[in-house]
Amino acid sequence: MENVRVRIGPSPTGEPHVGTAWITLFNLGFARSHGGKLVLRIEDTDQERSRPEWEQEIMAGLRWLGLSWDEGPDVGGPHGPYRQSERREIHRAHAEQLVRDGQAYRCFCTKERLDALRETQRANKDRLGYDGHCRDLDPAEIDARLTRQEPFTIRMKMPKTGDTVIHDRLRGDVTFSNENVDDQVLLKSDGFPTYHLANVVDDHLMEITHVIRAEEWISSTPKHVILYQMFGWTPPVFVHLPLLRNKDTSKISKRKNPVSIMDYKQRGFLPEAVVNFLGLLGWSMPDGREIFTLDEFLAAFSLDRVSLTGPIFDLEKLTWLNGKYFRERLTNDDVARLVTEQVFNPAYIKKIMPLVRERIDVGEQFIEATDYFFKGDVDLDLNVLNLKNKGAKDVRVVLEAYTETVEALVDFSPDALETAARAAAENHGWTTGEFFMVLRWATTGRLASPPLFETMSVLGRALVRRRLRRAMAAFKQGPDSRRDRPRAETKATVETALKAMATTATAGAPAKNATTAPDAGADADAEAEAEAKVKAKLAAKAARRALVEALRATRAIPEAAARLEIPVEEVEQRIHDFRVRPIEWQAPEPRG
RNA sequence: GUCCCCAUCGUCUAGUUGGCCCAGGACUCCGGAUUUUCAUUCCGGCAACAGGGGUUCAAAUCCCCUUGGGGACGCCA
Repeated sequence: MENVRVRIGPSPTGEPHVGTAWITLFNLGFARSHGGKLVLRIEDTDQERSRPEWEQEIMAGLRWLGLSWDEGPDVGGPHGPYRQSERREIHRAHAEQLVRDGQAYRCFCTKERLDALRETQRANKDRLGYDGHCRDLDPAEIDARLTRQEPFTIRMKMPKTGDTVIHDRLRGDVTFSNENVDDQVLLKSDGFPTYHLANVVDDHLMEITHVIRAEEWISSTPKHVILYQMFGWTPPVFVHLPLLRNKDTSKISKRKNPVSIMDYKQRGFLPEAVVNFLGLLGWSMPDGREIFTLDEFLAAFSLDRVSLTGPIFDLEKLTWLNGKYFRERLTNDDVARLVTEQVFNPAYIKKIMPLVRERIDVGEQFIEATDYFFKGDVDLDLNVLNLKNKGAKDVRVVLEAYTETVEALVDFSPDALETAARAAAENHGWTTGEFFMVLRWATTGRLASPPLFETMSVLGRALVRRRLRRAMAAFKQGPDSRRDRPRAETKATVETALKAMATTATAGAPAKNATTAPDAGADADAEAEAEAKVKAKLAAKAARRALVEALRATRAIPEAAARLEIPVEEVEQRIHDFRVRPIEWQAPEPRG
């Protein structure tokens, strides 16, 4: 293969994402192994959400990992500009050209009409998609509406019959019936192109030979192929990699995983270890080696060794790998440097200092006062939160609402955080004092901290989000859905239960005091003790019920029955009789 | 709902032209050894070809169906 050119197109709408890094790594691997070039193209066609700061962050994140590109907005190159917002005229001209050629048309449908259309289609269980309302408008009407300056989009005119076949380097030919593909918007009413137009036009102009991207794009590839045909261009080779997954196997998301590269940096991961780990997802060395450098990866890379199953992004192995590097590849000085630069980062400490200076008397107290600034998770003790008249669900609902807002916050400033918090409290019937305490507890693990919103602002988006999500989980009463119950966790629960059952069986009778009675305190009066006992009993009961439910959902009960050579009913009975610890997702209802 | 993709231990994977695979490695977990403790390291163990049909002398590997998981269906990318 000659003159291989591949590209990555991150969208500057958020923190640098591990998925972006992963795709970049594979693109770079392909480019290097063919003596080709990697282009970095910023896909900032979403005016609402794109921010120049994110563009910088993304490039910084990729560079931190040691990933580099041959052409891009920062390094230049012969096919610029490399920022799609600066290529708007090119995209617009191409869209207009398709309109002139009768391959695309102006669509005056409003957002409201499209929403209503979708709703109806959903209600009638019809195929979703644009109905072609403006596809054959009378030219005179179009002119009239244009002179009236009605906003419009440009849509491509998909063929209504026939098939479109896409050739995927990894999956072979994939055939789509054109009737299932609707008329995609190419140019938005703000004059910016959509991904589909920009990506096809730019890939062609930048002479991209291979489009290596994630699986989520497969279903829009026929649109891209048709666009290439409309322009009379040769499409590139398509390579659809699998999608990285959360533990519950859904597409990886910031809601369920720490996905920000910078988060790993701040937590003291080694870029080499992170890259090594990414190279282990969906790919393997021909000789089975699991520890390798970026250069070794790039030299050995081949698409033929890509696995098509969506790998779960699991931190355990990454952590082990990082430790391996600490122990075997780094010197004391290396690790010392890493810790001082990434964990005790001077700039970060400088931001923390004004928050704690007046609260400490001696330098060493800094450690005690600020530990939560330096770890991923904090200890969340439900018992210290004294919530009056608020149940677990109330907490979850308000935290969920607040987290949604905060995640979308452009400006992660104390003021913005506070405004959002006041709004959330008011909307959900909380006093600010009560809600702010929950936030403080969730983000710092403490009931006392420096000014809350300044603290959160310094902690940063990734850490705050992570902790808010975790706090919500702590208030979860039993598995709400299968998605909320990771498989590994289920398996662990099952094993614990089986072991416990074995113990119970040998001991003859169920253990009597294995409950998790909250420590009532040695000198508590009888009434409080009785109350605590009842509460513990209820908690344990709920835990057992949930456990049986969890076990039923798996094949564990029949398996256990077979193994212990007893009837299924007996297994269930034994589980029922056994006093288990309330497990993680059944934190007892907070008091009140 | 429609279309598409995927399917080996809990997780990452080897297995790429069917036989050397009653399936190998790594993480996790459990045992043991070394270590004043802990961690490390070493040794051992648990654990998978989703199910059902075919094709074949022979299938984890090829085909079909079922099931399961995922994605797309946005004036987001």
